[in-house]
Amino acid sequence: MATIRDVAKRAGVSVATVSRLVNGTGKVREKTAERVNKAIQDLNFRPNALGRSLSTSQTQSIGIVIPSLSNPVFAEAVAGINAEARSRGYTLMFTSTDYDKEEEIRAVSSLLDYQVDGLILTVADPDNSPVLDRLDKAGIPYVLIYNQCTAKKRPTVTIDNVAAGREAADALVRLGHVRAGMISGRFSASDRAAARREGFLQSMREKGCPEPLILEVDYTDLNVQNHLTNIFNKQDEAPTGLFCSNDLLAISVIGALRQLGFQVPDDISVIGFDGITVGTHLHPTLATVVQPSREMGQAATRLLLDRLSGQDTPSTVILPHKLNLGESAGPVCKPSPADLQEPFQLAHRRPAS
Amino acid sequence: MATIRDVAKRAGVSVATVSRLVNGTGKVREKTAERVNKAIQDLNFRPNALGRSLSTSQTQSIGIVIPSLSNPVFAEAVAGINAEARSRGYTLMFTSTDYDKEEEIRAVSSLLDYQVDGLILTVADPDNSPVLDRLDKAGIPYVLIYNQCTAKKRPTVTIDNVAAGREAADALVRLGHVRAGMISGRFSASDRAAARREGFLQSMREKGCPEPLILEVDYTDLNVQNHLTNIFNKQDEAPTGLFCSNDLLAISVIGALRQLGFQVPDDISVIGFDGITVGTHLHPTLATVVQPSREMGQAATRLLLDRLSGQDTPSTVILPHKLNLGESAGPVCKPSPADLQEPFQLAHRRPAS
DNA sequence: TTCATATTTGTAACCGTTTACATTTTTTAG
DNA sequence: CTAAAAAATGTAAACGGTTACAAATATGAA
Repeated sequence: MATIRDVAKRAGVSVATVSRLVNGTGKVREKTAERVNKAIQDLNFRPNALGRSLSTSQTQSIGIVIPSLSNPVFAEAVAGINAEARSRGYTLMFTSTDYDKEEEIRAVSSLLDYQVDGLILTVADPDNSPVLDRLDKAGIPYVLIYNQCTAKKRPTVTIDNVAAGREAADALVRLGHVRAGMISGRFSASDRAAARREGFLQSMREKGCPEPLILEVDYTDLNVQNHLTNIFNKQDEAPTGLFCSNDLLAISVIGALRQLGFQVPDDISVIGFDGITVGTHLHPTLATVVQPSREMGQAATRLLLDRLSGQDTPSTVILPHKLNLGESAGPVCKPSPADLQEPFQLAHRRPAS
Repeated sequence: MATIRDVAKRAGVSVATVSRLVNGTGKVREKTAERVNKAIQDLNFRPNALGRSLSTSQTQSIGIVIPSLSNPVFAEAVAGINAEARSRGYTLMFTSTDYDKEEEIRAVSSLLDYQVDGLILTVADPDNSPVLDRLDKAGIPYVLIYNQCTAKKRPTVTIDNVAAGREAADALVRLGHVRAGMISGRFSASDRAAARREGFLQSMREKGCPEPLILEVDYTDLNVQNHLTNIFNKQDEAPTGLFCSNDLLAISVIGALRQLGFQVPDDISVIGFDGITVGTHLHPTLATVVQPSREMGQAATRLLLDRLSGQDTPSTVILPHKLNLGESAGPVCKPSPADLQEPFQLAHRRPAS
């Protein structure tokens, strides 16, 4: 690879001149510019970003830390980040943590070693995060995405998860599901899930509904089925509507319910969260709270890059969400008198397949 | 941020000693090591990767160039790359190109500016790619993923797309769909789709089936519907089975068919390609050719990193695929005599909803 | 103790840029 | 044509590491 010195030598000028020409900083005479440009062409010179960064202490790169790419929500956000960053001349360093807190630390450390100019991240617990504390202390600009801080004030792009949780509850109740439940991944690994629960519970309680059952499942174990079996054993307390903390989970739950012989939405309604694209292709289509993931990625990038360029920016951006009442949520089905006679027996139902 | 010189000064040693200790190259006396380690702790020193890379001309980073993260296939592959790279101490620089050839060039150039040690990419046309030619000429190690070169020999991790295309055909014919068609994104933007068509056509012809209809749609326009309308207008030549070049497309097609009043698989069978997770959650579940995307990402990374560490590695890795006969493909439904009387009229059918 | 040898440490150049400042060249005015 | 001002270019020191080689120190044997 040709270096700036090679170019300088070939053009018969100093490296300073080449640098000035390449970066458009300082003027160089038409005549010289031609010679230098020729040399650049001939040698196929492209400035080494490492050298440049070392000198300017700017890398024009940003680090991304998210839990997983297997969840389309995050993939879509990264797509948005990529689009925006690219259009502004920034490059992306990427890591996913698999929802592992230790890995969060390692990831950020590594990205900092590479001197990224800033970070966009989704962490497990933003209110209590050594990683973020460290970034604050070191003065490294960052923007959270999806996260929702309550205690500390941290730059974030998100939606109003509490309000969204309320709306999910409202929707269920409006359809007659006063007896509703929520199924979620570990709240300790997802502040946003916790916020959604918060809103969900608030609204259910305000409406005087029976205390909703809350089920926390490990994100890795996909056998939601056992849990569901337990829930639907106590038949008169069993919920008729379920709010799931994310779409992937909702899809699993619907599958599990089907296995257990329940029809969605005829027997049980399910509302998810995220608005991943496939939801609209499912059958029944997935009722869900839609987050504008791609836009969130873009907004976070804009926020970060604006901040990097010295502008002072809003610390928090709340983007609008939207309840999308797909077919997986329907009106509660009044049990016929006959059904009431003979109490529901799970064991008698044949699994769908 | 503390530099190695700060540490050296504080520990009363030279930078060389610190460097040797940090990297475990060369020995340093127990006594000194303690002092230096103390200084490192006190100053919270972490070596600046830029300086190191500039000096060693190794960045311990690899560049990724893929068409899009919105397609779970690629997202999953990147997840695999991330896992493997992380475990080997490499960092990822990421770009997606939105299926744009110009963008491919820009992306690779940018990554090379950052001196990535190697690249993993999926390009539009690997047999005829200026980008890859350039990498070859410059001697930059890279591994293709998903791509399938026919003309040139290039390091690749993929599946046998031709064989897979054949199997799709075989499966359709076995179900009685002698009249079958293939729907694909632009072949010019997807060598792998072309390979799948190749196999598909081969097998159909060998079996003496009527020449399958091949439909190429723009990836961006999602109104597959118009195209399908046209196809199913000529009713006696209309296919009873459709092979789609990828799952996302298959899902669109199924949706469009439903809009047009067709039942899948009762009226028409659909087979996709990729094996994205959601396919198994659809209803009917998606028949598809499953690629081990995550493993492909891992394998590509292993290949690349092994090559970087000087081992000589196989140039091409073909991973096993698997035909997953989901519910969207079923036996062909013989038209009843009554149906034959009255020719099929698209206009008379009511859209499902 | 002394010298040869082995071990540990230090010095300084280098990786590829940028940039303050010095120097040279060109332009302009008188 | 000359001097001053303006414009263009060059020199050299950073940036933060690594590493060949030189120098110093420790070790061991005689």
